[in-house]
Amino acid sequence: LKTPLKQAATSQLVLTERQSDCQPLTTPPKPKETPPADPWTPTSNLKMLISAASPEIRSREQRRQLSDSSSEVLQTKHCLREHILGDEYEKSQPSRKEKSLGLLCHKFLARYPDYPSPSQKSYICLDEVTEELHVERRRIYDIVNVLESLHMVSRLARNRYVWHGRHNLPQTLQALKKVGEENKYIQQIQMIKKREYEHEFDPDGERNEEMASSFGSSEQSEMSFVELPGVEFRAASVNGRKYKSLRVMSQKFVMLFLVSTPQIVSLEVAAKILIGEDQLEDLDKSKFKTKIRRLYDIANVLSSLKLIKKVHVTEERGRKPAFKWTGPEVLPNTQDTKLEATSTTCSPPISESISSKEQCSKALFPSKGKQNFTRHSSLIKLVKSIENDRRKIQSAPTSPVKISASTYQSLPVFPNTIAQFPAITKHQLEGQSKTAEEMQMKCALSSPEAVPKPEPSQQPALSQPLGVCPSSHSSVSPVILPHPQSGVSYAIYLHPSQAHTVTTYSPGFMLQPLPCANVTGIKSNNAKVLSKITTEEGDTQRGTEEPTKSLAAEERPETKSETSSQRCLKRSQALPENNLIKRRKSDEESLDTPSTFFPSGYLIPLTHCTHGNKAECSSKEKAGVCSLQHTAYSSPITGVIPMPASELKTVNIPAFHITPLNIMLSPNSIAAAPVLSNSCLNSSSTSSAPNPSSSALNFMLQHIGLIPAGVQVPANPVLQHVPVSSQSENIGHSSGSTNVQEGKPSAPKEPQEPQAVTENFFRTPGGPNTEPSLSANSDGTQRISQGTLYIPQRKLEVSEN
DNA sequence: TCCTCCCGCCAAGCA
DNA sequence: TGCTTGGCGGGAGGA
Repeated sequence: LKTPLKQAATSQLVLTERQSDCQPLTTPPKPKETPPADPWTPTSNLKMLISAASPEIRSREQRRQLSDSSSEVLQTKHCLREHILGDEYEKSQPSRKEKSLGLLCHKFLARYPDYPSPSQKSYICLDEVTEELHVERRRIYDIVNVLESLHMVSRLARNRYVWHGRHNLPQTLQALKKVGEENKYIQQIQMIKKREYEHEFDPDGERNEEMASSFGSSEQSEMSFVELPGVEFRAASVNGRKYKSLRVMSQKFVMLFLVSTPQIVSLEVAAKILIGEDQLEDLDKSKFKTKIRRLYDIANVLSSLKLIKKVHVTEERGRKPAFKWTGPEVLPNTQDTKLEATSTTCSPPISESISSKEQCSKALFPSKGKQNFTRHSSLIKLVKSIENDRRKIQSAPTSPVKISASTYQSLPVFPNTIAQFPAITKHQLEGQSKTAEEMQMKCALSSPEAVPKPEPSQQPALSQPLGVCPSSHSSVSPVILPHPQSGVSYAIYLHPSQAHTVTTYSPGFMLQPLPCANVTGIKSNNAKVLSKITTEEGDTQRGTEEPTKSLAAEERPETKSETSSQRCLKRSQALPENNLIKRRKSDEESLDTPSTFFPSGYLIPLTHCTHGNKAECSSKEKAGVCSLQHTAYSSPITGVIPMPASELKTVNIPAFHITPLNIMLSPNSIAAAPVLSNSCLNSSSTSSAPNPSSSALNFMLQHIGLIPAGVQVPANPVLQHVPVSSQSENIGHSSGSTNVQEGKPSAPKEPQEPQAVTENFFRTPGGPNTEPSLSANSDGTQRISQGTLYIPQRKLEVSEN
C-alpha cells in the first residue's frame, strides 16, 4: 500500500542533497531507487523516529547501511553523506549527557512498570537489555545493583533478574532507616562535620586519628547488605566483593538520607562515612575520589528513581554537591514488625509529617551542646527597646489610638491578647447583623482550643525564637498577615507611632477574630526561623523547607480546603453595606473601640501550621484550630483587622526573616515591604504620613541596631515597581541569600522555597563583621544598599543547582 | 580548575 | 575455561 508519505520518507538529508543539485524552484525528482530499508510501514516509521531521536541508533544505522555493499548507489550516497556531514556526524555522536547513567536508567525503568502485577513476574534478561538499550553490559550492572539494593530487582540466576518494581520500596526504606539509626549515622555525620569545622582552624590536627577512633567505636565495619524477608539476595560474588559492592554502598547512601534531618547529604560526607566503614586508614585522595565516583553512579540511578535530587550546599569553602531525599516518606511503624523502625528521639520519623514541635525543639535545643546563637540578649534588648517605645507612645500627646483601659490592659500579654480577641471581636461586631456575629463567633470559638493556652512545652518555642514578639508588650503585638499564595503568613509588628496616622484610614476594614491557627502559625514560624539559624549545615533543610515547599508546590491546605475563617470573612464581606457603614461609623465615632488599625510595620513571614507540617496540622485540626486560618489580621494594638485576600495578594515579603540577630533583607524584600502599605493606603491617598512600611522598617532596623536612630531606610521607590508575582515569595531567585538552586540551572524553575540553612553563625561575604552599607539619599537620609544584609554570623546555604 | 561520570580494564567468582 | 559480575581509576566533557 502506497502511502502519500512515501516520498516524504526520504530523509530530509537526501532531499537537501538533491535539492542542492537541482534548480531551486524545481520539484525534487523522485529518487530512482527505493531505499533498501523496510517497506513503509508503521514499524519502519517508528524506527525512523527512533533513529532520528537517538543519534546512537542513527549512527548505528548509518554504519550498518554503510557496510551494506549491495547497493553501489546507496554506498555512494552514504559516502557523499559522510563527506558532506563529516563534522555533523561527529557532532551527532551522543554526548556524554546522552550516555549518562541517569538517562540510561530512565530508559531501563521505562521498560518495566513501577508496580507490576504480582501474578505476572517480569524477568530481566541482561542480554536483551543491553541489546535493546545499546549499552555495555557493565552499565546495566551499575543500574541493576542499585535497584537491587532497594529490592526493586533481585537476581535469579546468571544473566537473569526479576523485576519487583516499587512494591518493596516502603519496606526496604524502613529497614534501611532502622539500620541507619542503629548504626548511628547521624552521629557520624555530625562528627564529620565537627571535624571539618575543627579542621578549618586546625588543618594539621589529628583528624584522621580521631575519625578512626570514632568510627572504630561505632561498630560499623561489619555492616553488610540489608535484606528483606522474602527477597532473596543472590549476588554473584557473595563473599569478598559483596561488602564493597555498589549495592551496599547504595543502601548506606540511602540510609544517610533516611536518618538525616533534613534529608540532605553531601557527597563528601557520604563518601567519608562510606570510606570510614571500609578502611579508615585509606582516607587518601584516590580512595576518596573513587568513592565519590561510585556515589555519583548511585546517585544517578536514585535520581532516575526520583528518590533523590541534586542540590548544592554552599559553605565557607565553596559549593559542595549534595543530594536531597525526594522519595517517599518513611513511616516508623508498619505491619511488618520485623522491619519496624525504632522511633528514636534523635531521629524523628522520616516523613513530611515530622512534628514541627520536634523540629522546633531540635532546633531550639540542639543536642550537641554547641552554642548556636545568642538570641536572648538581643531579645531582651529588643524587648526593652519596644517597651521604651510603648512608654513614649503612651505618654505622647498624639498617642495614636484611644484604647479603652480594659481593652488595653487585656493586651499586654501576647497569648492573652490573642485570647481576648474573640471577646474583642464580639464587642466590635455588635453593630453587625446577628448572623454575621454568629458567624464570627463560630469562627473564633469553634473550639475551646482556639483560645491559645500557652503550653509549657511549647512556650519556649513560642517566645524565644520569635524574639520580636515580647510577651509583655502589646504595642508590638503581631499582626499576622496570611499570604494565601505563598502559603506563608507574615507577622506585622506595628510601630505604635504609626498607628495614629492611619486610624482614620480604615474604610472597609472589618473585624475578624484572630484565627487561632495563627498562633500556631507563629509557632511554626518560630520553628522555621529558628531552625534556619540554629541548625547545622544542610541538615536543617528537611524540617524547614520541605513542608513549605511541598505545600507551595502542590496543595495548600488553605486553598484546598477553605477554612472556616475564610468563609467567615467571605460571609462578612458579603454583608450589606450598611453594616460596613455602620461599622465604619462606629469606628469613627469611638476610637476606644479597637477597630481601626493599620496593618503596617515590619513583616515577618510566618509559616502556617498547615504549612509547617501535616502532623501538627492534623493534630490541630482535631482541635478545630487548623481550620482557622489566614484571612484576618490582628491589630497589634487593639484587635484584628481582616483584609480581603485580594489585598493580600499584593503582599510580598519574600526574604524578610527577622530575628533579633538575624535579618536577611533581599532587594525584593525591601521592595516588597511597602507594597502592603501602599495597597492599604491606596484608598487614603491624603495621607501625609511617611510610608508606613518604610517607617516600620526603619523602626525595626533601629531597634535591632542595624542603623542609627537618625537614619532612614526609605522604601525604594524603584523597587516598588518591581512586579510582585505570586511566586515571588521564593527568595531564591534574586536574593543574595539565595540558597537553593536546582540541579538544572537553565531550566525554568518551579517556585522554590527558600532553603536557607544556617550554621552556628552566619557567613559574611564581606568579612566577619560586614555592616550593611549605608548610602546617602538625596533627601539627606540614608538608605541601606540593596542586597542581603549579613549579620556577622556564619551561614550555610543549600542550593539546588 | 573543578565537577561529573563515562569508559573499559581486569580480577573475582561462577557454571 | 569461558563467561558473568563488578571494583576501580583514568581521563574526557562540561560548568
